[in-house]
Amino acid sequence: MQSRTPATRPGRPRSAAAATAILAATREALVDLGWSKLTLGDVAARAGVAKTTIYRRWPGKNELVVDAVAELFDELELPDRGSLAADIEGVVLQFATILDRPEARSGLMAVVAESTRDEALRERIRESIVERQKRLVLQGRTRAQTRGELPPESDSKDAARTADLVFDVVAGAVVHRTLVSGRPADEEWVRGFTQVLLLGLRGAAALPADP
Amino acid sequence: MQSRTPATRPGRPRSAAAATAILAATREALVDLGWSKLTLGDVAARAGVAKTTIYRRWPGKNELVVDAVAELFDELELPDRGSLAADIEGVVLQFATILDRPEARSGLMAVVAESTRDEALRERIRESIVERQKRLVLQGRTRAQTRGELPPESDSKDAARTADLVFDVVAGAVVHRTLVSGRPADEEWVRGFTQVLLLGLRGAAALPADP
DNA sequence: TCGCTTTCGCTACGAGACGTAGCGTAATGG
DNA sequence: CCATTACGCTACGTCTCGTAGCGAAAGCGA
Repeated sequence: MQSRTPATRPGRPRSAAAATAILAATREALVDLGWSKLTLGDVAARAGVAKTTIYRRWPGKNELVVDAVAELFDELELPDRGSLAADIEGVVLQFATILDRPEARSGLMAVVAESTRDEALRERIRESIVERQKRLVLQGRTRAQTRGELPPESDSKDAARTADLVFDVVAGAVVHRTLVSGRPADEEWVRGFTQVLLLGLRGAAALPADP
Repeated sequence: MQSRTPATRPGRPRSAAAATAILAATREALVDLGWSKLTLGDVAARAGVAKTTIYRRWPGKNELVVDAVAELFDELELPDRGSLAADIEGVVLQFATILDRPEARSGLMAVVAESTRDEALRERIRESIVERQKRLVLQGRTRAQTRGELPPESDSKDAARTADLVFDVVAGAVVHRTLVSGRPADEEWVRGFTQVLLLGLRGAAALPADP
């Protein structure tokens, strides 16, 4: 049951430097060319490796771009600004900043589009990007409960549903604002958005769970 | 100042049937192949036209797909279900139904991804899809104000901002739920989402506009 | 130190899509 | 009937794809 790298195996090990260079080169190519015009030959040239080296490690362009983009979102963190509203505003602004970078914009949307026809790719995205960042929602809620800003959840199943909803609303709204509407998710917008979201959550928590 | 089709011009007119066939064939190809593997040669063959005919009418694959997908969203309408909450739930469910169709899923996200590097394409998307459907938000608000469910807007600039916010939140959340999280935007989810959104909007309307 | 194994860089290849050009024909309006 | 434009068709050079095969390099264990 060891599918990945049986700890130690014979032969020449894969160069870790090559992986770093390839992912960096992929982001660079995304900036210069965008997803559709990005070719693995070009990435190989930028990274200073052979084209075959990339094909030995990644099945194709989609998976490579997912890994290259996923690293961008790892720098997200939940700041402690004293109140839930301020915390949310802080992390949303961080998210918006990342989406301002061209390698994130074109790369992220393109792989999501491709994942609609490729179940394995969608799983890869969920694992390495979506589920990974959902931690921010959970952290924020816990912290707000500690502060007394949100009531402790009564039903754990209901709590999970709410967390999923919050994540979809936050990520979806920011992405739509930035990439579709094409307007900046600046402080003013984020304030208004956070206000609506928070009032909605507090109001829903005060109501009885609908049967 | 007549850039498009000077009313009447000499020569053989473009076949309207060809345009219909090409757009239908494009959606068909999106279902079978997805965006990345869709080729204009294939579309031409399905539509029963020459490849050059497509190139004479559309600059490239991106613009063609935008037009093909835009038609899908024209069937959206705001149902009158008696209350703002029910109206919103109705139109969101319609939107989710459209996003269930594979030609909408892959096509829409792909062109949005491409538009991050092509300003003209983004404008085309905004015109033929986004702005066109924003009418639903405005209709819904007007109707709710007539019913007395929402206060009339005091500041028109503020009202426009709120409408934009609502559109980004609704469209973004549904798209994220459906395409990224990969879970259905079913009745249960839509109820929870609508509840949060409405409570948030009512609460924000009751507060004084922040200076 | 010597094999064994795997990775790496390089070259080359057929397959397929791209976007364009050129041609003869069809369909309009004046 | 003539000018003008759209259409179908064929052909073309160019590019990218993904793979195969080679010799060399870099680890590990005996």
